[in-house]
Amino acid sequence: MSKPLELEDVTGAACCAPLSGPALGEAEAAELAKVFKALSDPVRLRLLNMIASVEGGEACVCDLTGAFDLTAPTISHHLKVLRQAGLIEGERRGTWVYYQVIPDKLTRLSGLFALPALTSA
Amino acid sequence: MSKPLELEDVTGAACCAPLSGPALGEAEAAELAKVFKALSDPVRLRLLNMIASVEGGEACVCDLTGAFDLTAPTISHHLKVLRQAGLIEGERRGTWVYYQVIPDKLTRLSGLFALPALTSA
DNA sequence: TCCTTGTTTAGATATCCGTCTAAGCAGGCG
DNA sequence: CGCCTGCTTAGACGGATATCTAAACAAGGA
Repeated sequence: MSKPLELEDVTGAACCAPLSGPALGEAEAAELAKVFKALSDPVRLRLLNMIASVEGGEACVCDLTGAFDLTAPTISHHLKVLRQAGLIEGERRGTWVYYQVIPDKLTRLSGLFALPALTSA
Repeated sequence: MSKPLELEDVTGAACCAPLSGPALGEAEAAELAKVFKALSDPVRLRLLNMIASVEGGEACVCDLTGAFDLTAPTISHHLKVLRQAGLIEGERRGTWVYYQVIPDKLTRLSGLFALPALTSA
């Protein structure tokens, strides 16, 4: 079957309540930690940036690979990590594979760091 | 006055432009990666959550320590990592040490994940 | 069928990280 | 003045995990 690049998203319910909100359970904290671990690498950060900023919302792996002094398998590995974190999604179209960010995920992460309006000093 | 817990903030200019914005340089990516590395541990995530959600904006280390099955030095270590990432700030007041988040930092992280109005058409 | 592109697996190496114990420093109190 | 508590620092150990190279596999197109 030509199912592209499916991969279990290790990121479940985490990343919804803001950090300044209710207490984070151990499980949720562990989930979130995985996402941040995926982001804790310069190459992956740049890959995500490239994918997110590409016009049309899609980036071809062939372009991404050229931007680094790394072998294709290594880039592929990093993309896989980002995929497992639920940050990006890949799709094969013909010969090439295209990646795009998962906006919902980014938006939720954004909300995670949101602070409530300062109630007092 | 009181000499709190100064520590070089390894986090410079990074974390301002959204991921979907202009290309991330290697240096910036490395900086950002450090911040996310600090966040890639469940204990630290929970510590940050506790500090951020405490009423009054300040959390006493003595309270934080009790919430985990870890020794005081270990907690202190994690707090140091968060401090180095520029996420929190500590201050000694009398016998105890109090920590608080650095709102500006969180806000910038929030902006990092912000997406522009969907440009794809 | 063969070639190109990209992913996956395997494995070896290296590195990093979290945790602990022990010791040091700061401040308050009897 | 000396002790006692609270937090941090220093150092080390064990374990886990990431990284790369190399080779095989999968999917399409000519």
